[in-house]
Amino acid sequence: MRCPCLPKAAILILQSALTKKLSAFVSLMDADLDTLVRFHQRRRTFLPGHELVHEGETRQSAFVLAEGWACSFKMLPSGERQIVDIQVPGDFLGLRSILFRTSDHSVRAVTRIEASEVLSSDILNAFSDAPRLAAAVLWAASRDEAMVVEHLCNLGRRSAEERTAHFLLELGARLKVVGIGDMNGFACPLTQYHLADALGLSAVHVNRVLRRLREDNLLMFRDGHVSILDFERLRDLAGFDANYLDQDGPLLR
Amino acid sequence: MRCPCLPKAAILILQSALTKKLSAFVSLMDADLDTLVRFHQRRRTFLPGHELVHEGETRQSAFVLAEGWACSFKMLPSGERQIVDIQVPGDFLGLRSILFRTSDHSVRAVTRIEASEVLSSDILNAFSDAPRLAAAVLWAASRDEAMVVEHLCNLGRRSAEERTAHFLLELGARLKVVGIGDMNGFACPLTQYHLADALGLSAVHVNRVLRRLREDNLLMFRDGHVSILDFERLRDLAGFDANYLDQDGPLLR
DNA sequence: CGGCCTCTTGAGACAGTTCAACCTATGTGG
DNA sequence: CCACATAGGTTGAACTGTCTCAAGAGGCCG
Repeated sequence: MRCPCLPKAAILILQSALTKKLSAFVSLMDADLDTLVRFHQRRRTFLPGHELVHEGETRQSAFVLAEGWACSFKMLPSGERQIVDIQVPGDFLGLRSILFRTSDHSVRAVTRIEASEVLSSDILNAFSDAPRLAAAVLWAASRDEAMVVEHLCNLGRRSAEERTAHFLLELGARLKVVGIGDMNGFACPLTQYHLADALGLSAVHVNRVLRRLREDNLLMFRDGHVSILDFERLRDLAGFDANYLDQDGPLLR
Repeated sequence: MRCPCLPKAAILILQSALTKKLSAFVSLMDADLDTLVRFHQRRRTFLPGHELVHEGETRQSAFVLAEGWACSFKMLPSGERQIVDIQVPGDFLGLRSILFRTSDHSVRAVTRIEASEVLSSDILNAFSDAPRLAAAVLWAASRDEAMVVEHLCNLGRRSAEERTAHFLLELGARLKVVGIGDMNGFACPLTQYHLADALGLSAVHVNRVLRRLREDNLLMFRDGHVSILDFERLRDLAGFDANYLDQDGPLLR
């Protein structure tokens, strides 16, 4: 794919989840790939539960998630938590908070994760140095927002079963783009409490919903693994239309 | 503020809602203001109910709303509607869909509106011609996303009354920035059906909730006007913290 | 005048919550 | 190696917030 004189680390980055994901939008050129390599300096490891971005604090960094899962959430005055989205490899963490004085949400590691810190200057420089990459980053941000919008529809207008099915189908589709999991399922480190906070349900009810989906031979959520047993029926139940993920082949060639 | 030899139309734009809103983030320079004037060419009028952006269609334009109210929404397979956000003067319409092949949502005029069509090239050129303005546009986009995230929390974790109160307080805060309405209330062309579709409730229940808020002397929603009767108690009830609107004075001077 | 849209209220149904108990696996300190 | 604690998951029973269906009232417009 590229000249073999590149350092090994750079070669790895060319296979990174972020590269895979952005390639679903633009065909990246050499200048873009060089900039991507720069994005992956400052690599860090965080333990499960570590909070990378804090709601209400200023000057937060953004990260690119390379390995592991994270979740972004808000705490309400009542002490309840609303998970806004789950992040998987290739996703940005805290991208929106770069332009804000104070971050409007928190991000926490679900598993042990590896993430590269991205400075706002990295992103801003990309606009002049690697405009195609910059467009791809804006596309990724738009896609994140489209997912939040879809989650909004989930909470506002779908029943508990539809929601749960929709959420897991979306997760499966996102993981496939970065080469994790397939049509039959994926490894999933989330607990039923995570699902509850993402879906606006109680953990008890999530448990019952998962049981029903299992008994109907639609889907199994068990032992850290999601098995899609009947994709078509599940898709119809959830009203899942992957269009909003906008990932069917590069737009800019 | 500026040289008096500018055409009258340009002067008007300097007082436009968009300018007011962006000024809450950056102090705009001459180059920025010139670009803003360019944003306001191609002005159009639309009647109530007109759909400016269509979900699932390609090559959609974006608009800047100058007068009147609009709403962005998604239709679900079941035929139900989820309103994602309400747009008031100064807001962008369909900004996110510029980078997408197909728009992931629709936008419809609530009242008769005036809006200026903005081409994606206008925005992209701004990155080189008026970088401060470009930053302000990105800030506005981030703020829109922060609002969607807050709506998500609303639907996921707040009761019907908290939601309704929160939604109307947010609307009031946004309108104040662009010089419409004040602490005591604002003119509001939304129907209870709009509220229902925005809040994920049935119209019948919205009606009951509004009645209770009125009986508790908290808020009146009546005859196209919202009156805030007791801001403090309302804010406490809703758990409303305007931080996510990030609008307390210019950041970049 | 009739038709439509918005708002209002009541009664009954149901989806999802809360509380409480119990189970299993995993980890920890004595 | 046992005693205990903790985290995640499972199930039942009672409760409640919100929905659905139904009916009617007022305003506006062709």
